[in-house]
Amino acid sequence: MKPTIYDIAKEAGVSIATVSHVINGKGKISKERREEIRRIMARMGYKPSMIASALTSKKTYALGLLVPDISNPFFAEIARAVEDEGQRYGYSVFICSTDNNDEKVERYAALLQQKKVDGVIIGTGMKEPSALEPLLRNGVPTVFLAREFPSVRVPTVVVNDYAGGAAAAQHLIELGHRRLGVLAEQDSISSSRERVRGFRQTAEAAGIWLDPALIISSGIKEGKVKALELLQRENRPTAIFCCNDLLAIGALQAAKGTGLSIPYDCSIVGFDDTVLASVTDPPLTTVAQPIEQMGQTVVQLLLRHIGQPGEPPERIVLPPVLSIRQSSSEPACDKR
Amino acid sequence: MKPTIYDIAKEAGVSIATVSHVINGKGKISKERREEIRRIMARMGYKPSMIASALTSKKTYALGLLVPDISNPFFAEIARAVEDEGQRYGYSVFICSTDNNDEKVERYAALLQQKKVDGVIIGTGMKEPSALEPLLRNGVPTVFLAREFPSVRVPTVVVNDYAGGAAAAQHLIELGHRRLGVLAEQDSISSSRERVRGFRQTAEAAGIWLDPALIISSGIKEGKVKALELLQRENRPTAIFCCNDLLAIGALQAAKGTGLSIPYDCSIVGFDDTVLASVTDPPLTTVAQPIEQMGQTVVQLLLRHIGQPGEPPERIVLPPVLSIRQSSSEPACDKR
DNA sequence: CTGAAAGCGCTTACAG
DNA sequence: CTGAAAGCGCTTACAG
Repeated sequence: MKPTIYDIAKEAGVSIATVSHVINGKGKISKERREEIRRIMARMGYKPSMIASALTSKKTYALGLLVPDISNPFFAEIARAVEDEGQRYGYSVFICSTDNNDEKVERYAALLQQKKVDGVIIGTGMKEPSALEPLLRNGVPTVFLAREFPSVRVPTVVVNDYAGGAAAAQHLIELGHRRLGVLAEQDSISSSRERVRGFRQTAEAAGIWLDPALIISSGIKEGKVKALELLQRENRPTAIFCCNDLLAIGALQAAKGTGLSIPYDCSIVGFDDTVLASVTDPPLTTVAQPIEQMGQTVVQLLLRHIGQPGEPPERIVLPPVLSIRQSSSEPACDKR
Repeated sequence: MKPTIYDIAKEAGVSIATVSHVINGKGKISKERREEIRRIMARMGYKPSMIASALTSKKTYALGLLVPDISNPFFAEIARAVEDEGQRYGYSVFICSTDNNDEKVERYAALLQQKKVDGVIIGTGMKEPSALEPLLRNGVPTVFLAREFPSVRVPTVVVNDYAGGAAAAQHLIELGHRRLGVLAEQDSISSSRERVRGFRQTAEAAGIWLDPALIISSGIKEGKVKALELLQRENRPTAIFCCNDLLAIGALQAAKGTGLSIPYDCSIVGFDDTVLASVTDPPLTTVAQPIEQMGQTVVQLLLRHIGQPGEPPERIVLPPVLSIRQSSSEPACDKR
């Protein structure tokens, strides 16, 4: 059978406390004993059970990561960054795809609490933050990533979505666009609301009124259909700002489907700058989120929060950067 | 403090054994007692600690998923399927990105063993399967997904990579191509070897000799550079078969970079059919893997294996399907 | 520098 | 139908 700490202790002729001490580098053990015990552990292929140690020490070295969908490239890239940064500090991560569905959020929240994870990163939207109750009630250290619920006071890492939306508007306005459409995410998603707000205010500051009929919310699946609606308006927009790259791709496809040429007939700007943005036709102008930095920062923030739960929650804002490719140009230009 | 099973037992005036029984639906408990206890658990917000139960029952309800990179869309989609299917049976999944690096594989293998996961899915390549020793030596139920190591006898789910490579060759030959190039993955990846083998044998059966100079291995990062090498050969291929979509995209970009037009000047066929394939310019002809089915099947296989460890290892082969889009056409045709 | 002992929060024979 | 008790494999004061 697999050896336990008892087997090692017996083999070494010491108590399990001593073995535990050398495992954890605690207490004072004479150098010889320590190395002797190390050798025995290696020889017997002994690795301490993290389940047993978790039961006493209250540390599982596991984190939960809630995202809408791990197969969405943006969140897959976030997950990789979180995994790597967690790994640096000895933490593993459970993936939890919620589809932005409150029930799934709540189920995962309860599950992670039962699994006694050391902390949870919430990168998913939801209608009611009460879905997080199982976590918050039980004092599981929790941080938000790229999402905010002002009613919940937890540490947060966001990108400046407002500034991102503003940058998109600025770019389009400078190109000469005046009739602007928006393809937003569901209204329950705070980051999307902020992006639209930044876009709108910047447009209005430039004297451009956003026609409410040209602002449409859409789930990722219906992006193409919703974009089609926009493009078939009698007075269709000359540019569309999409709140994520997947929606922008839907718009790209809808445009091609109706025989429009991008950016000639309509400029399209996305958000996120996932791997997708560089492979589309044409490559997508998009507001880049600093994905790797977000993942690293949120893990560090969470670990700090685990270490000192009392502190007032930090809020870290990361800047987005407009990445200009070929899906945007002057309206009805002929630069093809 | 958070209630434990003792608090519930005390409140209900029963023993902890009885509470445990109602939690697990075991033993015979009178209906009234059971419901009384249920009510108390709900009222006190009690959820059993899975750490404590794991220590006795030996079931953690956690699985490990080793992939090269969770941010690679193919594996992200696999992960989602695995997560969902695991969830159906009460399992959570740890993500483990290995970069196909033996050291990382071994580190994760040891870690997952220490975390006492109930099973592990290996969807990553590696040079030496001995990197899996920490798992195999300790009898952690393990299955392979889309990878094979004949020397290791574990249950496996693969797609018929040979047939996939063959289908790609067939398609290109039927279009009239005679000078074929291949962009393969590292040689340590069995699935890639099989794809190339199927491609080559089908070509040879049609009397077409593959020039070894036109078969290049490439990591994902260098795909573009390696594709460029192919395209700059004096006698460049009229078609390139790429062993995954990411490589195909590299080839697409390399071709565009050198002023070639796809598929006019060169046809490109990928493998995987991730979300990427439908957004490229032109959309990618690619060999589709049944990703969702792969994820579901491998989880079921693993759970069966956990249930009856003694059985001889099953090997399940899923069929790929060629998905024809616009990156392939007759050589030097002018269908644009 | 080292060990005896209690305890983490459960499950599981076993006895009644 | 229900409970007393042992045990899972560790960590952690505490004593010496």
